[in-house]
Amino acid sequence: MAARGTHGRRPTLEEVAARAGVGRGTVSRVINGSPRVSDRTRAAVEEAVAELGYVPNTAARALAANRTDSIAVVVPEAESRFFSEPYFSGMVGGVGMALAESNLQLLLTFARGEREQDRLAAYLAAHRVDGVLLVSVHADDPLADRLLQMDIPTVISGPRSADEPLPSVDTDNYAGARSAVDHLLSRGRRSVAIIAGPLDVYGAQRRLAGYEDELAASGLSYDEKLVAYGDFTEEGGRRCMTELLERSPGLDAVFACSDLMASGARQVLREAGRRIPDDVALVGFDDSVIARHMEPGLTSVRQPTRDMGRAMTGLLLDEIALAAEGKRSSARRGAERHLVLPTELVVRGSS
Amino acid sequence: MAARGTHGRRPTLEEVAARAGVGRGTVSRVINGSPRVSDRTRAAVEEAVAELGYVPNTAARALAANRTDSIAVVVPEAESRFFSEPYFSGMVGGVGMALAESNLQLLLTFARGEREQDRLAAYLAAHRVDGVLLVSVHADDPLADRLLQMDIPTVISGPRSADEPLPSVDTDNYAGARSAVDHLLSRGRRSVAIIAGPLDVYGAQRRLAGYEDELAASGLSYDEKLVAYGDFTEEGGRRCMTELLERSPGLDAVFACSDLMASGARQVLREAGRRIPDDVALVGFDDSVIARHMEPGLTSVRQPTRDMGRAMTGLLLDEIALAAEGKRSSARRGAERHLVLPTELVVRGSS
DNA sequence: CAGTAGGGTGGGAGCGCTCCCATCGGTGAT
DNA sequence: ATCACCGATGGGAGCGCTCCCACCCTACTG
Repeated sequence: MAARGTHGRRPTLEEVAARAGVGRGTVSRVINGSPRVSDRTRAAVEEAVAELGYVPNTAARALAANRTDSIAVVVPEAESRFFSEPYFSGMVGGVGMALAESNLQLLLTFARGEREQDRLAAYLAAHRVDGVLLVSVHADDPLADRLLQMDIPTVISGPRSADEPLPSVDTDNYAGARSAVDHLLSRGRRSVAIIAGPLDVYGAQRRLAGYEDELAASGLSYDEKLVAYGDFTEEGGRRCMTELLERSPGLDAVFACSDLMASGARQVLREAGRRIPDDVALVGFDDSVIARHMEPGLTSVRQPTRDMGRAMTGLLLDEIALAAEGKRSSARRGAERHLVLPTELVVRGSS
Repeated sequence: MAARGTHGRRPTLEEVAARAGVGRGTVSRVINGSPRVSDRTRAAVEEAVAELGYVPNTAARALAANRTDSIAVVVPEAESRFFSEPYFSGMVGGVGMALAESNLQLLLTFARGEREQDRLAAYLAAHRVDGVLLVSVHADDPLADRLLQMDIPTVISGPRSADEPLPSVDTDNYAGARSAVDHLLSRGRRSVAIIAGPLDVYGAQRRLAGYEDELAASGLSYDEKLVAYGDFTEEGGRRCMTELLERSPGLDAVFACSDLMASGARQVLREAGRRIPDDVALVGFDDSVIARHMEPGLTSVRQPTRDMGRAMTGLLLDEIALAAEGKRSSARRGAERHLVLPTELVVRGSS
């Protein structure tokens, strides 16, 4: 438990006011950039602020103004996954970038497990942030609904379903998957397997749908022997690849819905004596560090994670402003509350 | 800019007190776990808290108590590096773990560039955290000294020099380097090159020292043609390896002071037609994702990053407690303020 | 020249909590 | 029975800020 801080007392508004020979209200106006202050007064105050090295006490401000000037990025995952996936890092980078222009602070929070989630919910309820960015959400995630219910401005990084009530930003998983499959087909592959993600993640559903539709568009029939369901982990990729080789030994291409799963698949393919890309072409999703360092380089679908982070931040700031005016965000038109950003196929040696 | 929050008003201490038929002070005591409350009263208060769904307002608490119950992890790096290195993820994981037992919140902050650092310093000065964990510090980092000067409890993740004034936690870079070199020598290598890190990082100095001493201990003389200085990046590793091959074409082993540099070195070795490990053995430092996915797997010196994070948190909590009592931390004995944790060599196919 | 806008300003009233002092019984000692 | 004492409790006094109302003075208007 923390105790009383003792780093030397800092000057208060009152002291600045005294020094500048004005009232508290005036100093507050200057600090907050109100236009209703004469230039002379403003200059005097600014000088006093500089001389005293005044920095507003945020706790006092938060208490009086009922806002915190900070937003939280909530990751309902263990940190390990968070750090191993470039998806998150790009996202957080984009958020940071977007925030740099405002004077909001970024708070990064993890919530692995139920107990942690409760703690976090209490924390958020304690009114410590103005808004929340929820990243990587599963369909049955209770936190999203709790936030919605508590009426805390929130944006999520991928809709949980087609009719997501919360504003969201997502990549075009469907088109990304189609481009990957199209690429494989255009390379002459005819038996394209997929290692799908867990279907309680909406984005995983969309990728699978893209795979199916692209095959259909090319006149190839959907063969469920070519479909395996992983969990986005390397181990899952290994398991799926083993299954697929057993069921469809004749496959000549694999589209793994995450780079980590692709990496697992690669190991199994190697052990089975299949050469990449000669015997089997491999494509991943995410374009992570792993993709670049794999042997051979892994062709992968890149998501514009930085832009996503930035877009989410923009939406959230809107939400917060709306909340301030007392309007519920549901008053807004749906379309502009759900952004979908394009993907890009990065071709490397594996296909 | 954020605006006034409007999520429905939450109950206050006063309301809980009224409901429980007691005074404000008593409720406060219960909330904060003071022993000076009778069991009957405590039960009544707890019931009222539950019924009203009371959650203390942290801003008010921070203002009144002059503490925030949160600490910041400050990373003076761009996020990209932060996320690509497992060093950080383990660290943050350890901190999170240590914090789970207390009721402190974790704040993650980046400060790339001077302007950001100023902003951050102001933020910290605004008294928004009880303490700071400074990760990855260069010798000339101004932030560390500023924190010291502002008298804000701080712990850093690697001393900047041998007489670091701030409490610190570090890995045994020296011993780690020695174990890497010892391993190479025991495998019969006789011409071991090193790709060192930037010498303004204390840890990089220690690794170089370990390399030199281990060679000396084995009766091998130090040959400066076998030493190149990188910057911990992949590109730097490439450059260094190129240099080394030019200067010492006969080398049969390379100790790279980071996995990323090892990866760069590997590329150059490949292009030069040297087989790993047959012609040249390669060892890295960090044991990152890259090490596991390299072809062949990279032998690497692992740091106990999780434990480091935990240890740093422990030291910081002590610091905060001391500050609360008004004592300066310098009053403590030096030894227990500088922890050094052991490394472990993970052997893979590259050596 | 009185009358009326305003822009500019000062400062009271909180925001919800912690701290601490005063108070109130009850207990054991004298 | 009297008194000192202690645990349990109530509530005043802020913490440093924002909000907002009242006020002042200058600059027009009619």
